[in-house]
Amino acid sequence: MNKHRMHRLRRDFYDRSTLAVAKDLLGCLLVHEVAGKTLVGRIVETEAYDGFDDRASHASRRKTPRNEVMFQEPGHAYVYLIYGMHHCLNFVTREKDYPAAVLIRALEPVAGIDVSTQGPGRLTRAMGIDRSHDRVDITRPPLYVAPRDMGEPLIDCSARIGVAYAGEWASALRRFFVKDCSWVSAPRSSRRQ
DNA sequence: CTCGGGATTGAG
DNA sequence: TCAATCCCGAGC
Repeated sequence: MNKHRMHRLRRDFYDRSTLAVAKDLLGCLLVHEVAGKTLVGRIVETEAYDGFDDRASHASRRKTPRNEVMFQEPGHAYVYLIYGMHHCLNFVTREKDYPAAVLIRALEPVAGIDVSTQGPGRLTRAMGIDRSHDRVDITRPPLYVAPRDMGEPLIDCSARIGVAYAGEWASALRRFFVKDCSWVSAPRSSRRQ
């Protein structure tokens, strides 16, 4: 796993429909080379945040210092601190000046991981990701995504988690996850919508 | 400058 | 069911 540098997704993968990227990331491997180790987790749950209108998106208002990278070129990380204690990892999608990103919500541990990777806050802790990774290029080491090493998984979808404030956007089916996968996060087990 | 709140989590 | 915890961003 560490001997050969893994093949990795290129920028054009992220320069597409945010929903397509969110689905196509499922099954891919998130890789972080840090402190002489290679941490690897399979992406099993994502959420799409796309455009100016989506009230659940940080970019729905306008460009601000925090969300500015969402308006940048695809293939970069958007990492922010939530609730004063947890980091959330997103991948920027779509062309420059169009705000969009995919939130990574859960991983299946593959290598070098010894704590839970279920949930956006837990997976950043497990992968050693924090605000120092905000804006980094995710098409090359130390942080990148390797393509699926398996067939296309069966994909299920639901409303996004924790965005009840977003009005009609709260119920949009923009959360994607591997069907029947036990590594998918289950906050408050299927909360009502 | 002040202040309300959050793309969450773990404890009680 | 709720507190932790702090940065962000809206409004004055």
